[in-house]
Amino acid sequence: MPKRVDHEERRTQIAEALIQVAGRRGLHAVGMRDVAAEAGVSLRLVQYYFQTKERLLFHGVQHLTGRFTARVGARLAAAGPNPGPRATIEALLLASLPTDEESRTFHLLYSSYSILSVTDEALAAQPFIDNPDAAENALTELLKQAQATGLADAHIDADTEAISLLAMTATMGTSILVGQRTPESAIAVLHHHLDRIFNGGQTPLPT
Amino acid sequence: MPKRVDHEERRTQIAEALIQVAGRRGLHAVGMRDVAAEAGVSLRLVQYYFQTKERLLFHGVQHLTGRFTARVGARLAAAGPNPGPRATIEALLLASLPTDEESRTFHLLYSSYSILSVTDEALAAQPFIDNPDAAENALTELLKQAQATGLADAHIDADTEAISLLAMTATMGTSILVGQRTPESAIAVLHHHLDRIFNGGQTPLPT
DNA sequence: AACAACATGGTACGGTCGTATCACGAAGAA
DNA sequence: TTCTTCGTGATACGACCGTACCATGTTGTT
Repeated sequence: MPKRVDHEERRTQIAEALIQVAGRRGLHAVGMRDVAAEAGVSLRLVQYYFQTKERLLFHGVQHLTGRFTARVGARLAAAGPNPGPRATIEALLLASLPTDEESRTFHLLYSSYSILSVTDEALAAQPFIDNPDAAENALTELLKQAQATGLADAHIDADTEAISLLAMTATMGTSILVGQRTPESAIAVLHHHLDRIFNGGQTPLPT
Repeated sequence: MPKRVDHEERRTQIAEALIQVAGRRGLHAVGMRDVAAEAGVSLRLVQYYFQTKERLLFHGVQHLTGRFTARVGARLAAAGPNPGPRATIEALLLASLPTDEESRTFHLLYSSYSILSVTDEALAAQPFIDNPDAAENALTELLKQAQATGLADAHIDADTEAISLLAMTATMGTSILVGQRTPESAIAVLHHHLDRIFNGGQTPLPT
């Protein structure tokens, strides 16, 4: 075997270039030549490591998912060694809001992929489609755990609230992206609901 | 003046063709030739009535907004002559969920336009961008009105709840679109929150 | 030293897209 | 009737895009 270069490393480099340019100009406007230029390699190289654009996009979404997961993990680690359920949930939700350049790119590309997958069946068969379910389940578990330890209102429906929190976070993230809302107002709304869900396990039903 | 044909009617016809094909194959995949074929006219005609693709897209989003507004109005009218605030709010929210082909197209194209407007400053300057604010204000007013008449819990924050309901509806709409969620489950979540907000004006704060 | 497998560059091809150009029929105005 | 303006068609142009092809180093193996 000749020159031996780390293929995975190069693929990662190119995938990151894809993410960069897509985050800047939009996923619909990205071409293989743009990716090549952004990565500082020739068009041929992009073809060599990803044979087709479709494959490049597939790898792009996988890489993006990985980066995002790592980022959420870092946020959780930054929340302290043993955070309570509420702190954990807050970290999860706030990490999804587009507050800096990286999370802005995350949100934009996730949304783009989602919308694209509605009419592109090839993308719809991709793995990241079940990722939201994972987040939903994790949130539900955290809420139930908080209820069991008396930190959260025992009368709320954990599953419904988990869905609601994630749904609100997603839309408000897009609102931030298009400039309709500030991150602060989005955080305020989330805090409002967390205040409603947490703390008051001590107010029983009147009935 | 010669042949005189109703320009506005033709523009509407072409705009509807745009909506049709975009809803079927995705906004990113629509070309002027596709629109022409769908409308049953020649490419030249599309050029004639809309000089450029950008202008065609502009008109498309305006037309879509109008159609959607009319649809919501019809839903409200169908809710009876003098519906209560809750019925009105339910009609507003449920009309936004992609439950049939028309609302599915609405939701898909609105989402596509929103995402596109993040990286396309020409689209970002379009009028439909402040439409969500109108819905938000209307919802807030309905909630406050319900509070004033004792139909809704006096302790909730009308503005925050309005934002939340709309945000949840939007994300769950997209979830329905991509097949992650059923319309029924989305409606259940909305009902859950409406049940929380309405009815119980009679439980005062324990403090 | 020679060869084979790999990595990389340059460039060309076919297709499509938005736009522009040329041409012609049709109908009210003079 | 003649003319001007409007509506419509067909087609061409230039650009770009994804992909394919050909060539050439480069390096480990025999």
